[in-house]
Amino acid sequence: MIPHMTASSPSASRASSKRYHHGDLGPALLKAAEEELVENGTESFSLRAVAKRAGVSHGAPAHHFGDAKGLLTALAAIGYDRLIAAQEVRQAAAAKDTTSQLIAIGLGYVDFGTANPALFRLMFSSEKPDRTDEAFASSSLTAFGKLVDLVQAEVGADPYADAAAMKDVVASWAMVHGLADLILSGRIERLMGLSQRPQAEMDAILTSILLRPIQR
Amino acid sequence: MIPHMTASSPSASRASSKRYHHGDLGPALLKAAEEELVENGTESFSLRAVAKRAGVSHGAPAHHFGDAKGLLTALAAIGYDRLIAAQEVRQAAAAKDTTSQLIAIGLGYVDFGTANPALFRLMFSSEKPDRTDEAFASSSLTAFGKLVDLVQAEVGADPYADAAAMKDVVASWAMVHGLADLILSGRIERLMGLSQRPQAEMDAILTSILLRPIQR
DNA sequence: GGCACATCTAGACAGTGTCAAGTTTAATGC
DNA sequence: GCATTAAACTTGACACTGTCTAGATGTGCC
Repeated sequence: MIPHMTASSPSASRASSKRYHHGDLGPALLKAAEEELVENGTESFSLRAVAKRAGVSHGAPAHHFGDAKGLLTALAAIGYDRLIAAQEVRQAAAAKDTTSQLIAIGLGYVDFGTANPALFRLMFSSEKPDRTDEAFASSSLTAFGKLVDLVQAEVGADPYADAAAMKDVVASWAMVHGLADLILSGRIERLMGLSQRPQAEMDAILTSILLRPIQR
Repeated sequence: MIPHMTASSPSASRASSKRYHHGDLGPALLKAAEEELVENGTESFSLRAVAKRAGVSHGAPAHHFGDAKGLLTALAAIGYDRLIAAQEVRQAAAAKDTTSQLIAIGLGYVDFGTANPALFRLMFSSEKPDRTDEAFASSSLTAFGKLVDLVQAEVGADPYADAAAMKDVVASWAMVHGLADLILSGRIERLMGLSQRPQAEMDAILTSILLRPIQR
């Protein structure tokens, strides 16, 4: 036992002080990368700026993520986890019937997009993340699986076996994705002024739109 | 009259030979830029590579488009014109009733996206084009106007005056945009195998999906 | 306590966009 | 027809980028 060491684990000691070994650089780089993404957007993203923000040399990130693609892939995977979390918040607050749950994951999808536009762009409109990466593929499949399962429950057929059910999946996915994309790019704001409406009213509008792909 | 000059206008003479003055550099740069975009994607786009492809020095583009943003803005504006043209092809081939025409511009939207994925990404998922540019704004508004007009004819109310009609516009737009985005990013291919189906069957599937936002 | 290894720094390299200054050609005025 | 002005294009420089290499530094294991 080392007397003067109290509660911190040895590997995560003093992440903020200026030591040669950062101690927790991986997560720190991810945090810095997201901040850079939020401030400068996906397109003028700079790996060196991320390193500078984290207080390390420009070569440091390579040791944890290989290259810029690796870092952005890891960040995109985190984005999917955050998307799923946003959907689960909505699901918990919604009624338990299938339709309400289906709408809930749609509202969660939009919530995530508007709260994390830079991450949304990175995940869905960028070719930088490596889609064959294990963590990325796993998290994105989990998110997609939620949609498939709920559509299956809603229409009573397995989308992978029933073409009509798969069409329902695609229609639902396209609608929520298109809606989120148009909203967070600001193209709907001037048409409907969503941002100045109370949350409940906005939810009602989005709900009525999200219902359309699955109405018969 | 100059004897040895035949049919070519003085300003567009010999665009392909190696003269100091290219003669038609603006359009040539746009063509080269699109080729680069198709081959390398929006993200690793290089202005110097475009100049090299067009056979001019790296500083030449600045004289015609100011900076990289200017060139990509002009290219995106051309993209909108091409989108409108694709929609008009579908409209001409479709029945003249409002619903058929509405579906036609949706199919044209998807046609354009799958035929020009790089341009689609540039126009809708990039922050590089300057959306306040006159040509860009004009062409994009024309495209949007087609949708608004057809929805107005379909539901019998002016979307700018009737909130329900505007919701129909947004729903239709989100659906077609999301559908095109998912298709051209390859995320629907493994679910439905659209590419191996005959055109008519694919059109039927897309039509049934595009109908949903406006069905009552 | 010494040794292997992971972590991080620092310099170099080719490539990028943009700016300023110079060169070549076309257009204009007389 | 000729000089002058304007436009088109080249060239070199600058700060910046991502990645590679070699070297420095600290950590943990035996």
